Amino acid sequence: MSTVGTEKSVREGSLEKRKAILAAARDLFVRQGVDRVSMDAVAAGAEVSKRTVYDYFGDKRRLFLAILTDASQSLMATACRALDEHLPEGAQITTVPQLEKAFTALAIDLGTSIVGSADYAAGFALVAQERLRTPTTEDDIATVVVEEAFAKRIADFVDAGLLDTDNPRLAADHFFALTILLAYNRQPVPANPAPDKVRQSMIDGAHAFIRAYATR
Amino acid sequence: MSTVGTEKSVREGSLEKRKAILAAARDLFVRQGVDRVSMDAVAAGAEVSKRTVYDYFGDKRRLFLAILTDASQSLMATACRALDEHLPEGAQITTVPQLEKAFTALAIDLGTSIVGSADYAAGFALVAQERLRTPTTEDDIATVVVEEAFAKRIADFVDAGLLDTDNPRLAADHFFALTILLAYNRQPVPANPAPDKVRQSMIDGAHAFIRAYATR
DNA sequence: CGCACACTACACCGTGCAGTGTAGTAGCTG
DNA sequence: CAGCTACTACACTGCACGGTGTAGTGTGCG
Repeated sequence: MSTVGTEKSVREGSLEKRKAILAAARDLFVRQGVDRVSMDAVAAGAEVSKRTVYDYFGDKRRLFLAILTDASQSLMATACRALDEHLPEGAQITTVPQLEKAFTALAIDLGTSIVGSADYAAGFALVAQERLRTPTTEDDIATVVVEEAFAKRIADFVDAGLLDTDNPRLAADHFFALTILLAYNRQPVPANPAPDKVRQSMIDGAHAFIRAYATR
Repeated sequence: MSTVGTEKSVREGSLEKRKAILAAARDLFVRQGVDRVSMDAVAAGAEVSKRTVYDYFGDKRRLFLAILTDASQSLMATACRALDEHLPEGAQITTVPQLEKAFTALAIDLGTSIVGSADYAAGFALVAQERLRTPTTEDDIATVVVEEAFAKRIADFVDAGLLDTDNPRLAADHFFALTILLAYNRQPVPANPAPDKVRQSMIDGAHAFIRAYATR
């Protein structure tokens, strides 16, 4: 029912099931919290025997960590793609309105990715959940890399005379705060999407950012 | 050792213990997550017998809710006080620099309140934890009221020609996002305070807000 | 004194769950 | 066919924890 093989029938095992387990566990963990989800529930959700879950991941903790790195990578990929798509290296952007347009598009892209896919929200929510609990907090999601890259672009626009700041990293933080962070804070659960509201949040946030940081 | 009676010895019971239990439970819940804290641990933390905890609150869930409303009220009070202190009704504020100064002071006040007291962070963290799990989500912290009040002040400044927006509520959201939300997101656990960093975050956030929303 | 009250210490129950061990099955390969 | 791999179904252990019941202790009060 679930495992519609993209490959015909060669090897629907292993990777396929691994993915299913990760997805099921991620959804359950995000929705109910790690502690309240039993491994039986995970197994049931993935339509897999509990024993298989343990054979694959060995441990609830390790399953959780696998989800975390999975979500982290997925998030990174999405964010980097969006960055390259909307703010490519070869900058044809020469005016502030063009810049606002690009930033808005970027924000909307990221925002809808959050709402649409559970991966990002999962990363956020799970890290938030676990950041409190695990003393070993170097499993943190690598938002930093993306933010650094984004800060780099901002620095470029500063050099180009479109933006005005002596602290691009801070500007990047403010952009994320005004868009994704705010939207996420308004609606952490990716259940009721309300994509229009998210979209509007992104437009507003990008606009505020431009007003704050554009040269005048 | 702990119960140093502010009143000499009249009645150190009841309310005193209730407070102790709430405080201990709040700290533990925030730091480790509700599910991972046993009622025995709460009792031990409050230096009280487990039975007393149950006699007072009846239930883990109800104890949790008590903490939530407690933190919510405390937060509300703090925020309203800060609002009235830094942006009083009788507005002697007539220039944008004055406004920035007031907003910065407000942000710093709120920010340090977050870091200093566990109540606010508790509210944030616990709501975040539970928002995912409980389907009955009307135990939400009443940030709304504060934000409405703040939006009202912003609207006044718009009328006074100092700020420029047709959506004060959104502006209020952006202010919170740039200051508290960002700071909180950078450091959710109120363990390592780093008050200087928080202070700087607040200054930067308020500055960005003014740049975005001040008339020009 | 006895009574009530607030509280503690402690034993106790039931349950849910992480994690394991094992027997059995289906499919592939030689 | 045997043998291997991947997996399932299921039974089972041990433990932690929520919640309760109770006997005992100290304190104030009539």
